[in-house]
Amino acid sequence: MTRDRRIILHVLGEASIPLTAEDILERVNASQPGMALSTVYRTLDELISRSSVQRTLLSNDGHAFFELMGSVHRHYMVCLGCHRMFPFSSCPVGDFADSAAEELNFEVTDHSLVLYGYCRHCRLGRQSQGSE
Amino acid sequence: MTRDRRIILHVLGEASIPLTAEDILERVNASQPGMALSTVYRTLDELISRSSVQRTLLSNDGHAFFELMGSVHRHYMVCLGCHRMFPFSSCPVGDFADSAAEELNFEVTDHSLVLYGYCRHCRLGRQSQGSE
DNA sequence: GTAGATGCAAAGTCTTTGCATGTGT
DNA sequence: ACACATGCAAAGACTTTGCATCTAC
Repeated sequence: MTRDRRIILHVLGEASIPLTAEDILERVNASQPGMALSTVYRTLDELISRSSVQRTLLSNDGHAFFELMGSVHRHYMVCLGCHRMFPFSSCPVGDFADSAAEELNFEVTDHSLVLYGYCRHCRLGRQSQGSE
Repeated sequence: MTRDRRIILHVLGEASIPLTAEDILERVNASQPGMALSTVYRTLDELISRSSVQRTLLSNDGHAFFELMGSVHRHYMVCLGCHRMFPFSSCPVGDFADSAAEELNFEVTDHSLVLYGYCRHCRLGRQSQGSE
């Protein structure tokens, strides 16, 4: 409905990986300077409540990440060197979750899976230098 | 080495699930009143750097959870109703991670898996009341 | 006596909220 | 005009840091 909501959805649509609120603000301001960070958060809340956007759980470092509510089920590998995120769509959790949950009489509605490690580029750096 | 470090390790050892810093302080003060929250955080940092303790990634609600560095590989189901955590030790990620990572030339060193849903008790509440 | 540990309070970071101003119908 | 959206600044929640005191060797 509103202009800002449209802009933020567009930014999230362009991104292939989850963004932080600051990331979003930065990209919005690149084309439409002037938006406040609080507007980003408020709009994200709105979009989350409409199930257009979801927060994703990617690190414990205090940042929240946001992405369009997935048409496709995806997970990410997060590089501990450069902190880039690499999406992948295969997922071993589905059936497993159901059977693991059954033992506890638990009803699983969702899950989060993140692989941590080093991307191709950062592996090279680590091999040749021994440290970052 | 220090008394507080020993106490905190003991508290974490008694707990079967990850605790927040506040949880830890509460339990410490039950037997040894007077510890400050900053001491809990400082001691946890110390223990983490020694790989005795790890932060675990369980929710995006601002709290960090801490647990003893696992001798056993474990994951958790987190109840969205009562927020209790239920550990389970089976894991479908190991081999999967390696093959998924290979495509991207990524080196996986760790992973996080959390199942969200409703525990046995909260399922009953939801069925009979329609809401919590 | 020196190095490290601790309590308290202040500072930091990310996020949320209050309030007055703006915008669109 | 009225409802809703927005910028700015202040408030909040969790965590970290500074500093003076205290402990232990």
